[in-house]
Amino acid sequence: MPRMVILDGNSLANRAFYALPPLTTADGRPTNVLHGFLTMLFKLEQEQQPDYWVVAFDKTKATVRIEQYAGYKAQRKETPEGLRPQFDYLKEILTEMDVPILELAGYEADDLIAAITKQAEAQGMEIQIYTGDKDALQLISPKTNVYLTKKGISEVERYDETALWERYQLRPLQIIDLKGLMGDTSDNIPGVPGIGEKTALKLLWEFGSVEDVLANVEKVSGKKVQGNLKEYADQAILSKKLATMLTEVPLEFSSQDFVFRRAQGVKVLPVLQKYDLKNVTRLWLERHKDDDERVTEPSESALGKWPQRQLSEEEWLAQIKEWETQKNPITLTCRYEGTGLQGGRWLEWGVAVQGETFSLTRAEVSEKVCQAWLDLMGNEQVPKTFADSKTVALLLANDGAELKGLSLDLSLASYLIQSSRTKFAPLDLVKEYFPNQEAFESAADEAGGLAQVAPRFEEDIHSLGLPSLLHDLEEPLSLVLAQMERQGIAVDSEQLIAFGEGISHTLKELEQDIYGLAEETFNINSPKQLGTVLFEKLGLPAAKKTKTGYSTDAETLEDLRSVHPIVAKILDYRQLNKLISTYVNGLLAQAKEGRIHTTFQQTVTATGRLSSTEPNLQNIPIRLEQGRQLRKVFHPTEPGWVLLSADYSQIELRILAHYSQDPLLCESFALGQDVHTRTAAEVFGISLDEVTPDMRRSAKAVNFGLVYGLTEFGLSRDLGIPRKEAKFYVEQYFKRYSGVKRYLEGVVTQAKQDGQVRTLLNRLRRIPELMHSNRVQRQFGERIAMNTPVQGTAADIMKLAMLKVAEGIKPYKADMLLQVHDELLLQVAPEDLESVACVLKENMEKAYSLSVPMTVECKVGPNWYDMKPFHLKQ
DNA sequence: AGATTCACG
DNA sequence: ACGTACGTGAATCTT
Repeated sequence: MPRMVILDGNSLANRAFYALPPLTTADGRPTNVLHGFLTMLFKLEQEQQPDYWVVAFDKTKATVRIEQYAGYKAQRKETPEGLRPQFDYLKEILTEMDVPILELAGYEADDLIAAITKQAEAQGMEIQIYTGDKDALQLISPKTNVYLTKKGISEVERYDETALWERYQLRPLQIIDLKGLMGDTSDNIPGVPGIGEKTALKLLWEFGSVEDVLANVEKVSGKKVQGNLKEYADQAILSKKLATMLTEVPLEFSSQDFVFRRAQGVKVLPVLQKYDLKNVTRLWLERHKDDDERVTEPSESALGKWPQRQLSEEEWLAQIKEWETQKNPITLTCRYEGTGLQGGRWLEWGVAVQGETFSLTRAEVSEKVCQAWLDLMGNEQVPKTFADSKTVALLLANDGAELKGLSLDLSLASYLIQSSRTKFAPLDLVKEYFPNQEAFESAADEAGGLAQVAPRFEEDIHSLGLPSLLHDLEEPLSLVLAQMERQGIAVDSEQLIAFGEGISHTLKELEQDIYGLAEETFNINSPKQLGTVLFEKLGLPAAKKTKTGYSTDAETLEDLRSVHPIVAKILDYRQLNKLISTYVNGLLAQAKEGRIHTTFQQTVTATGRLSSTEPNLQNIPIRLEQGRQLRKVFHPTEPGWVLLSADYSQIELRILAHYSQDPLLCESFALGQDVHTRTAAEVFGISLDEVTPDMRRSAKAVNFGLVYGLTEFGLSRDLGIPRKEAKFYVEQYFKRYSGVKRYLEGVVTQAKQDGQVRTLLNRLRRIPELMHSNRVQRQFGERIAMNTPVQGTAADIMKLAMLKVAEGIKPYKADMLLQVHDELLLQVAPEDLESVACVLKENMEKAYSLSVPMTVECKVGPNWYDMKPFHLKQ
């Protein structure tokens, strides 16, 4: 007898979701259902060897049953946030595996299962139903068995007529009567109040069915039960109707639709890898190790290789002209020489256009072809796709050429889709959609590969609502960043050396003093040796510990200052040593021809901020005077020009005000008040002029902490006050600023539902930590959820401002040099200072309109240290 | 490669 | 009873 296996997709997915720990992919997409379901599926396939099989899913938009009883499922819980997306993933995988899926608008899996069962029985099949839902027991017949999941998901219990009788002493159809009487909270079937499973069973054993019970209601023992049965007779009948699985589904299926087919192993691997399903992949490979790859149908998920054409000198010129006229999108990769980008030189271009690829090698073509090529790169009308447009822009700039017509940057696209990604080389980008792809042999192949994934990236960008963020913000910004990097900032190496020599001198003295006080020489830079000296030899009280031993960080040492004179020396040593090694030596090593060119990373941070490397010019000392002096070595590159800086005042708190619409916070900014003083007044319940500097300091720390996801611990540590006091501040704050509290709670709730948060410009960050079983991890996720929209929106706004400023200063003698998160640094010719400062301030303040005003403060000076406030004339 | 420390917003 | 403020990069020591 042919055997058909029917799986209740919804029920099993639900069981898997609750039975398994919250597993996720590396980027945080939930996958526990996939593991559970597929493991069970493999086991079942092996043990039962079905001839036919199918997985049924709900398509619940408008259920037939809703018309019958308005309350039906009305109270059913929303699908949990971690489960919902997994249905789509699961269907995607099942489709790849050639496992038939059945769903029908307006019907639940239950009803489809009942209908298929009936038809399969008529065709003389043996039927096995796999589900976690006891409702299905009503379908049991001599030909049909039901397999109910026991704890977990891959363990099942088989029910045939005999087993059902042994368990409940009921016949299959009486399951409907059972539900009619006892109801089902999960399906919101009401049943009869006061009747649970035990009473219902007793009644059915005695009378047989709901109708029989009601007909003989006077004979029912128990006053209360009898009363309820009388009162809720209609409800009992209705409940029975609701519990009945519909077999009347307007769908004819041929058994051919459900034939068991064994998908070829390799075809399924990419999708399993896409969801990081390591165990499932292992199981799959085990089962399919004998598959013959040679007979595998050409897989949709393998990257095709586009043919490469070799062009002669004349053909190149003609081809480039053709591309200029046709304006078809072209995809490019670039091989280049040189470390980094300063002076880097392109060697070869891989080109993919319309299903063909080309390779243009500098050494093999004439100067004329090169020039034609550079013109093509500068042709705004020809749309171009790159893996990394900033690098390309810099390489072209080194040839005196410009990059125009940038239509898609795949690294930026990939970053916006998945900000946690770390690798953006062309091969990594291709592997995103074709995990099996091997290294490309040529630049041409590489371009061909990129051209084939480009549409996939665009689809994902589109479906996540990111096209504008990508095309209108990040992509144009990459070209602005390229200009800034290329421009560089001037540093006076001799001044830097002199600065270092002064410090070195003090450092040597400190070193000797420390050795003297310790009565031995040791490596002060080694936390391990330092810990031994301080806490063992000198017997100082050890407060904190790290994973590996004593903690010797500044915070710990600060508390020991008064205990031993060596401590202060060590703190000084550390500070100066940092200046020497990271800044003096670090910057000297990077200075070329009097300039430093940082690299702005646009695809690194989780929040959308930029970062700066080799060297990092976003963390040049400023807080302590000694370090701040270092800023004197940063000058304009042009003689006579000045540095002009502009920084956003309280941008993150303003964004918090905008998001939360808290009346007090909004008012504070609308009135142009000092926000920390106002906060202090609110928290301490006093007037603005009664606020002491210490109160303001506390309020400032609260405001600071808010943006990070305020904790009592963090605040108490920051202010050096007891937890209790910190708790008081937090409570008082949220009492007064209840809108902020409501907003922050709302963000976390929403984030838990979506598994992600977004900024004002729609930038997305997934937060897998929110679903961790570990409480500490989860709370971390909650703080990320509170911080990211604020920090990320600030980053969005600054990026927007940079685009406008870059455009606005074009008529003037001015260059943008650096961005330090909420500050821009420019160099300007003195005659254009007033105009440029105006452009700068205006564009930053009006970059994006919030419900509170944005203010920007400008400073000007001959170097990055001596910056004085600059006020516009009007 | 990972941990520690410290510079910035 | 836990173990915490958010986001980075560089230098250094240790394994």
